[in-house]
Amino acid sequence: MNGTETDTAWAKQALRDVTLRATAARVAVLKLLASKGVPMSHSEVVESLAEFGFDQSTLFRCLNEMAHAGLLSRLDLGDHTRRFELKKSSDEAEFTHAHFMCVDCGELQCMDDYSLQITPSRGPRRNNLGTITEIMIRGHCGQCN
Amino acid sequence: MNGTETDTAWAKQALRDVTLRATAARVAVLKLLASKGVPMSHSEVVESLAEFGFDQSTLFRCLNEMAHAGLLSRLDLGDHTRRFELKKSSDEAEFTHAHFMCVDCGELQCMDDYSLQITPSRGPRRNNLGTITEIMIRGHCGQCN
DNA sequence: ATTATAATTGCAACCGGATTGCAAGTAACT
DNA sequence: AGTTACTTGCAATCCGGTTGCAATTATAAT
Repeated sequence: MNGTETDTAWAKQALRDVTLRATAARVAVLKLLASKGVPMSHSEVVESLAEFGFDQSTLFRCLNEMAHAGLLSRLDLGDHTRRFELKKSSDEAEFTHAHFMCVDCGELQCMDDYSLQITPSRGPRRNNLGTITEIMIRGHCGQCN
Repeated sequence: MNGTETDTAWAKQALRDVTLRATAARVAVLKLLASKGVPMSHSEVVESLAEFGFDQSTLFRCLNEMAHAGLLSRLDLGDHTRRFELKKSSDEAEFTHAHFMCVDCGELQCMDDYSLQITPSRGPRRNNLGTITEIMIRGHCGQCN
């Protein structure tokens, strides 16, 4: 939140903590995602970091590597575009919060401030649900009616 | 379920009911989706109807037109592939049931037998949620652990 | 500080799903 | 049967995602 210096140091350390080399591209991605609160798509990241001239494939690989390493989470929100967000260091849990996307305007919203309950109702349960990694809710947002 | 004749007649009528011309491609798509119970992707439809030689763009447009006309529903289940399923004439409701997709094996499951509750928790609510059209839950299914 | 080495990058190309312009073909009304 | 607006087929394009490979570079060892 303060100087770029500190942010950079933090990013480098975060990378080394998961045995990834602290390269310029990865540091930049990490700082970018840390500064924005919202999940970003590959192309949004490419555009946001255009000034540095990283290749799109580099950023693509960075995003996936960092997600695989547990630094980011990969979201498939149902609009055919994968998004990445900084994973809160606190939780190792698979699932944190649901996301809401407006099918009209495309606006994306983290539903931190809602709680979800999933309960089996009557009838024979078919398959065990296993572990949940992501909950995606789509609909028309308040603005779009 | 019985003769092709009857199915064809039904399909043609269903199309005319929503003021779409009853063309060979549309009839074939409608009969296909009616025969299968599962949502199908564009490419699956193309492949299933390969014997008739419809162009992929034709089928693409048919699917979207029929979805737009209310005959089919379009699903974005988070695997970057749009699927279409015959809409049950009964429900006009926006949202019916959630879907669960295993991120490992890709298996798709309709969660008819679960109930969901979404409740705002503490803190200032940001945007109004509006109406929900689709709830998608992803994770590891029982089999895949 | 220099070197060795394995990880990473940039480039260029490719893939599949989605989408479109346009000329030729056809369903449906008269 | 004739007219006309709607559909189709074709070819091309767009975009997100993905890869092989040679050049580059972060890190560990010297």
